[in-house]
Amino acid sequence: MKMEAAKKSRKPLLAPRWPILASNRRRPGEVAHGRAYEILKEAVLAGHFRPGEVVTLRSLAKELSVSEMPVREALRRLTAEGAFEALPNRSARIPILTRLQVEQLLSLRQQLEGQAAALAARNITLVQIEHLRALQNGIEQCISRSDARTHTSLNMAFHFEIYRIADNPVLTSVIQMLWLKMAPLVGSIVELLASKPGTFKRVALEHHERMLRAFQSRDAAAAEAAMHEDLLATTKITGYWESLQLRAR
Amino acid sequence: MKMEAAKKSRKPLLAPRWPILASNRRRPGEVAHGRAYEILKEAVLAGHFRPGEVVTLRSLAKELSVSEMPVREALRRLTAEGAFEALPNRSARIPILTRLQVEQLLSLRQQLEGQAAALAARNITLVQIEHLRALQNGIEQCISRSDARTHTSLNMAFHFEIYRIADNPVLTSVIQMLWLKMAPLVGSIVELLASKPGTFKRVALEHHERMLRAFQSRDAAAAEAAMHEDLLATTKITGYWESLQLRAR
DNA sequence: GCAGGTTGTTTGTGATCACATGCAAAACGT
DNA sequence: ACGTTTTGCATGTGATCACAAACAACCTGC
Repeated sequence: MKMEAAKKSRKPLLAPRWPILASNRRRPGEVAHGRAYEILKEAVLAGHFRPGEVVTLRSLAKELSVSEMPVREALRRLTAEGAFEALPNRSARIPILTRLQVEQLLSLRQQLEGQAAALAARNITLVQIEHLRALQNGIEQCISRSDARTHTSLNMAFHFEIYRIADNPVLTSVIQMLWLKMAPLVGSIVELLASKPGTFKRVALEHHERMLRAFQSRDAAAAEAAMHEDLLATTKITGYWESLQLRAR
Repeated sequence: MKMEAAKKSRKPLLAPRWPILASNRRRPGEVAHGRAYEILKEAVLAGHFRPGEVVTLRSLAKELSVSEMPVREALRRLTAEGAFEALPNRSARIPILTRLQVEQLLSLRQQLEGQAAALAARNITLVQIEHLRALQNGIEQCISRSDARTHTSLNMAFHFEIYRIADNPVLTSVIQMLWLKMAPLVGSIVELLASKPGTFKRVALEHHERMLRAFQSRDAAAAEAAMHEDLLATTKITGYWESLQLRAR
């Protein structure tokens, strides 16, 4: 009942966490907890949360303009998928990944996303290649104007378009879970890409180009190899970021 | 306000779904939705639900002697992990797997559990081999007395002990999700094993023996191959079960 | 000064209720 | 009789509230 002005000690976010809260009204046939899930998942995958950041039901409910019940269910679901982790305190936070965990995650991703790329190479059609090419052009433009955030977003779209083409729902759902588990790193990667323009970006472009060529020639093995290389680049980036972290201490 | 006696039209379950509802009282530091999750997961993995069976919050809450709130959260979590699926009606049911889905699941399981076996072969200690040997002896006894249910349970314990030894939490969590997604088949497999004694059991034993020998000689490749064979046997069983299904029409 | 207890606040949890939706059986009109 | 409408029930959803656990700040007593 005392201090009222000093209570607003919210951390300054890297970016508006929920862009427009698109079309604030609930469309028919939609449920609030489903909306909360989508919005939170989007925010997590975009790296809008910092590793170790704890979220509370009441604050999220207030920010999303719903009661805490839908938030509770969305958070439970995202925790099951690895986007958050349950603390012994019973609250939820963004996981702080260890070096070992990141290595295990990337190793699995190489294996599974490589296979998805191989499957996609067998199924892909010309219009789908065109679509991927358009996304890749968008990524190049992001590099030109140093838009690390959109770059990351389009890169994700590029990858998931491939997994959609692979047409293996089981495989895709596992891959999606691995992306959610890696999400705590996204924010740092975006910052790194923004601060070191051109260092890592060209190699990522190169791997996507190799993948597109493999798709055009329906070469499953080459597509798999290109995907492996692309994720190896991610491994290098996270390794470099870790050395930055160490240097910062 | 009318019929009271005729309301109890509950289906006769294959077996008591929640064994003893072990120690009905809640231990300190435990939460109700966590307990509901564990109990439901156990029941699903044991095959106590039929494919396509829909569950309602109120009935589950009544059976578990809690309010529907913890059940809601447990169900949301299990749905995220693939043990249940969300219907457009917004209710939850046990998934009805298609042939294609089963093939994709088993293919992934071969890949991932094979890798887990290879990892375990590098880490395993003598006492852990002894532990696996004890589980295997238990499985043999189950075959002698035609106890298909315990056999299935011990088989799961055997496999998950290997994944624990592999010491790769990320890999293990993905594998656990795949087991949950395959759970709808477990009931049918148990019935099949019980009705056809000795047909498939010996081959499963054989693969476990091969795996144990590979562990003793720390042969990662051999362990991986044995795991592949073991899951290939599962593939054959489900294929045989499907032909039974078709014949029954 | 400092260990240990106390109090107040924050936050997750579980129960209950009002409401909307979906579904199915009954009622109705043709 | 048959297709359509209505009614009633079953069920998921979301909001609100009381409570307990966890945490932090404060206070007390040595």
